[in-house]
Amino acid sequence: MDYIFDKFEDEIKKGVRRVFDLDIDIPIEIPDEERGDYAIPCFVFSKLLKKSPHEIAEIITNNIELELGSAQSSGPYVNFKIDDRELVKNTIEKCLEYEDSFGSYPSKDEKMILEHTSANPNGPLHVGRARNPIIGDTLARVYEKMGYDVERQYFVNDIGRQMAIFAWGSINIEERDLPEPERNKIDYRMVRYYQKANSQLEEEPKIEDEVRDIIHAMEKGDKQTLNLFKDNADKVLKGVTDSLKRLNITLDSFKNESDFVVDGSVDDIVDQMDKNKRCGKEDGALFFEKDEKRTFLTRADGTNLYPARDLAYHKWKAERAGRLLNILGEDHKLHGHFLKDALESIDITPVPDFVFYSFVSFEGEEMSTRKGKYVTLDDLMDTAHNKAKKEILKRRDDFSSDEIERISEQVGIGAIRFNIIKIQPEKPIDFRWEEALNFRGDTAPFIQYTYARSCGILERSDIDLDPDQVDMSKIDEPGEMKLIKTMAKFPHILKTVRDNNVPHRLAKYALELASEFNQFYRDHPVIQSKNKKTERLLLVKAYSYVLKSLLDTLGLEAPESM
RNA sequence: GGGCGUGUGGCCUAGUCUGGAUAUGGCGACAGCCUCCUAAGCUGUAGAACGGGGGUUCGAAUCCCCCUACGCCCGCCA
Repeated sequence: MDYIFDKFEDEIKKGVRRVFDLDIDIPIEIPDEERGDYAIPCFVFSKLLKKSPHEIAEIITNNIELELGSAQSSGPYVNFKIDDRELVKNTIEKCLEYEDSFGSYPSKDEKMILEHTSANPNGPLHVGRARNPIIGDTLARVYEKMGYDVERQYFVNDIGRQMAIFAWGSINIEERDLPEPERNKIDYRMVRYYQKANSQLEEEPKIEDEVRDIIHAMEKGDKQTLNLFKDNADKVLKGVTDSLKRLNITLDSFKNESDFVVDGSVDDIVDQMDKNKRCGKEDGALFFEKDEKRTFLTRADGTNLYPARDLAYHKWKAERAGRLLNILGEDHKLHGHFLKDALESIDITPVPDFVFYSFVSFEGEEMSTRKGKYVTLDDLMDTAHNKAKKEILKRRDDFSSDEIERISEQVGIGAIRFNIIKIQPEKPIDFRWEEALNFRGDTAPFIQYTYARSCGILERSDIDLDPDQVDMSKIDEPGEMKLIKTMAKFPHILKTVRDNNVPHRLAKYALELASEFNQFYRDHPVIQSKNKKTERLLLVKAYSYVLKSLLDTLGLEAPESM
């Protein structure tokens, strides 16, 4: 709690409560910047105290005791302004203390399992599916900054009908009967079996019987069948994780759905649910009921269904972490609610929180692995890389070819991550190439470019900065103060993102932070400054720490030149 | 039919949970800024009363009701 805005907000709330000796939530908001840093509208006090909002604003202004700033009434509002000197001092100090982990909070010593991606492992990731890992990974980084011990986990749906069709294909189809893979990558080679199996299934319905035999064998726990499923899943997953790694996303662990069948924990949870008063049976099939909505856990023949297996998985997770978060497509909303209700009904805590996101369409149509209609993540990454390279070559001729490749990758990949994360999850995205590859305006390259600019200044400076020798009281111009203030807001933004699971807010803030620097850059010479060179250099150094920390949190690389 | 979500300038988008002081930013358009730390930048102009209607309130993009368009869901699939 030692970031300046944390302290100031706390001081204002306590101060107002003390003025009126009230124990209520103080409404505090962030006004337009000319008015101040915080504002309290006094309308709510009006009824309680039987005074006009104007009067109350006056009383607060005249009686509140503040160390970090000042109060000024403005009609029915009290506006609070943080003290410039405190702001500069604290912010610069914190930047130098935390460096590029500015914004971090101390470890909470709490374990969290964040489940993301968990896509059926039957083919390469396409752009639609990529929204999940990008949201998941960004939130994982935010929670880590906030002090959680985060485990990023992929729940591998390695059993079920789709995987059975996949298995049938890998048994019955010869490689020589398949088209060339679109890429020499294992997930692309494997998806051909899945796609061909699906199209053969449509033409020859009798294959259905063979698929059913495979499903039965799987459900009976047949080792050989399960191993085949798992083997197919593992191969595809190898390709998928390679793609994700390129997006700067790594998973910490994988948990196979089949494990819960094999080790008997699904049976255990079914037994437990059987005794639950919210559960009932229909023709021998067990169901959970809430609000007249039934979710079946087993079939009439006693074999278990996905909800039961997911329940076993969540019980397993709950035993291992104090906080759970799942990133799921909006089609899983109902299932998410079922999970929560069912877990609560048997007193399993913690129950997971969810982020549901809308689908990404491609030119207005849904992407489908089965039908082969999609833009793969790999294709998008390659195209982004090439586009970035073209942009670099347009303006720089002093980079080595290695540097060009490295920066093209950093910029291209960043553009993809950012363009997806900047949109509120519940909003649908219609994927368009020009938009995905746009490098100007509200984009990652804009933010990265800003970082490179700040690095450029630091690199050119010839003096050794000794913070103790720098007179920070010289940092006082509006453009300088605005920059500092925006920097100081970062910890607050992280809190908001964590409290509401709204990763797009982080992206919006990043744009603001970058834009602020570019304005500063235009108006305030640093190296050529006559009397403020060291002070501004220190400011730029502090700034670059904040931006670096923010880029890290967004999973974006921070090129020092581009 | 029911449930959930979304609808903000030509296009994309923030703000909606916790109602407040002139509705955020970008793309595109138009007009400007590189003898000066990277113009992937910056400045300015035009452009929206926030899907429609009603209500609550001193005050509504934000809360409530109705309607409408679109998406998702409503399997002994996963």
